[in-house]
Amino acid sequence: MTYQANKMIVNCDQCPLRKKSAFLPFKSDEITFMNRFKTGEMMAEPGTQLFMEGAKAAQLYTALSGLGIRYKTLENGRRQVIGFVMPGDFIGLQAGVMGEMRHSVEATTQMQLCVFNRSRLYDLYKNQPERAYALTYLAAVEEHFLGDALATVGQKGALEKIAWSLHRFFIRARAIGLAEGNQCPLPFRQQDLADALGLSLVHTNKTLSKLRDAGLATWADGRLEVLDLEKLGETGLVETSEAEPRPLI
Amino acid sequence: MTYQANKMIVNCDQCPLRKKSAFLPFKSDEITFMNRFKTGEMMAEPGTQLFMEGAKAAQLYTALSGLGIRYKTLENGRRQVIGFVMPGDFIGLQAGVMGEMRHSVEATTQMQLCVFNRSRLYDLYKNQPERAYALTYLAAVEEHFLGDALATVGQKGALEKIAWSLHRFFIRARAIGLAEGNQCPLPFRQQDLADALGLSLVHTNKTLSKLRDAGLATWADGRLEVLDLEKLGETGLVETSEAEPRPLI
DNA sequence: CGTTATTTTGATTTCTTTCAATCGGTGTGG
DNA sequence: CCACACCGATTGAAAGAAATCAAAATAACG
Repeated sequence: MTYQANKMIVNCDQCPLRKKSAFLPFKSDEITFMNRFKTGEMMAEPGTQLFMEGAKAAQLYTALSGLGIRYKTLENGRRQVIGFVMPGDFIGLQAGVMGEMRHSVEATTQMQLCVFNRSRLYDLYKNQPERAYALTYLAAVEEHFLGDALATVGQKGALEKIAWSLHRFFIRARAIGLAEGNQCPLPFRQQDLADALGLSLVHTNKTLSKLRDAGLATWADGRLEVLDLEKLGETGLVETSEAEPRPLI
Repeated sequence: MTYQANKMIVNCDQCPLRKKSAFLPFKSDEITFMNRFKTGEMMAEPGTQLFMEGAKAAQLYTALSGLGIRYKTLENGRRQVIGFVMPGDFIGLQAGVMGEMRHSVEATTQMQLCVFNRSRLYDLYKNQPERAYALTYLAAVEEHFLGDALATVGQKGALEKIAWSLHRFFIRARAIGLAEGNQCPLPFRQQDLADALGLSLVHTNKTLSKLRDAGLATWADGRLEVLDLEKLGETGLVETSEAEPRPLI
């Protein structure tokens, strides 16, 4: 394996755990370590279960491309969508440190993934403090998103919930270069959004059409078009002061 | 400062970031480092704002004793309680890595806290991988709790929400030795619980009395008494397979 | 003991769900 | 090419859960 190949593995362009500056030299032991930690890359087809709730997992991932969904299934048969997986996200932190995931993760579209050995995660902390810190950053961002989602699901009305979720998704998508103009892909079903917001499918549908009639945003054929971003944010009670944490990518 | 004093600071009994084995020797540079990282300990009186949503923070904490509350205030004036702070919790991860907290933290009772320098957090990653890893573990547990809370707020009915929250609090309290028999302190207002679960105060009150009438649990005078833990869990749709992550304490 | 905060209760209104049914697109097999 | 089944989106009507409004009862406090 050539040095170039090593460098690719250690530092693949879109991995949130990559080395920040592409120009930093790699020490040879660092390359050796990362080659052991990073197993390789893989493609996941739509519908693939990356993690099953409650199951042990030996592999961790970072998403390089494609979209996925995190969710929990309850004993009453209902489903809570915890969030959407986007490029740059780390998947499997819970499995990494707690042994098993407390929610499932599924690929919605085809996804390109970086694969890591769970068993070597602690070694990362011993040998790669910069990457360990980056991982903690991702965890903190995730915590922030979850807090926002909780506040939305708990305290907002249906129209506000929908507006908030579309606004948030668009902002995130744009931040990682997924948007073209005022459009971005949104390859989920209305049922997924309903389950994310604690609304019924029917009410979600009706509320989406209100948003469309109001000229704020339309969502059809897996694409989201934002016609009035500012008003959409207002409707969704998005905190104006909110400095969206920049994705690590 | 004597060696004993140093040892106390590096390894105070209840801090989740303490060294696991009390018998491990400390290297002198480790003591030096921890003395710089850990500023000291402090008492917070009831009502003290430990963190303000959106504000920069120079200090991070671990809770040693007492109870607190995490919450977000929305633009529509409503409040979402994100969770309750219990001994062993780390407070301020977001401030540590993202610069500012996205929710507020307030002491409900008097709280004893370990105080750390935010500016030295990254040094912790470079010099104390064991503690850095412990911190990530705490973050993963927090993420797990938030996911559970989201699923509860999003997908359960009022009775289930209340039962779930009381069950969960009791289990956590018992795990850290806060319970005496089937009782534990619960020094919050009904309004706090309502804001945590996305219910109105009135409805929360009525639902609590249902739970009381059903003989599952009573909550009065700041104390929670669990009369039928198992049935309470069932009512709250608590996942039976759920291996509660052990607190680090 | 008066004042304030919290809990409790009842009546009414609003929002959301559930139920039921239609419509459009997609894929399959005859 | 068409009948058929299937899935997601859409719409209307009825039922239900929880919020809001209003007020009384308790408890906490200086």
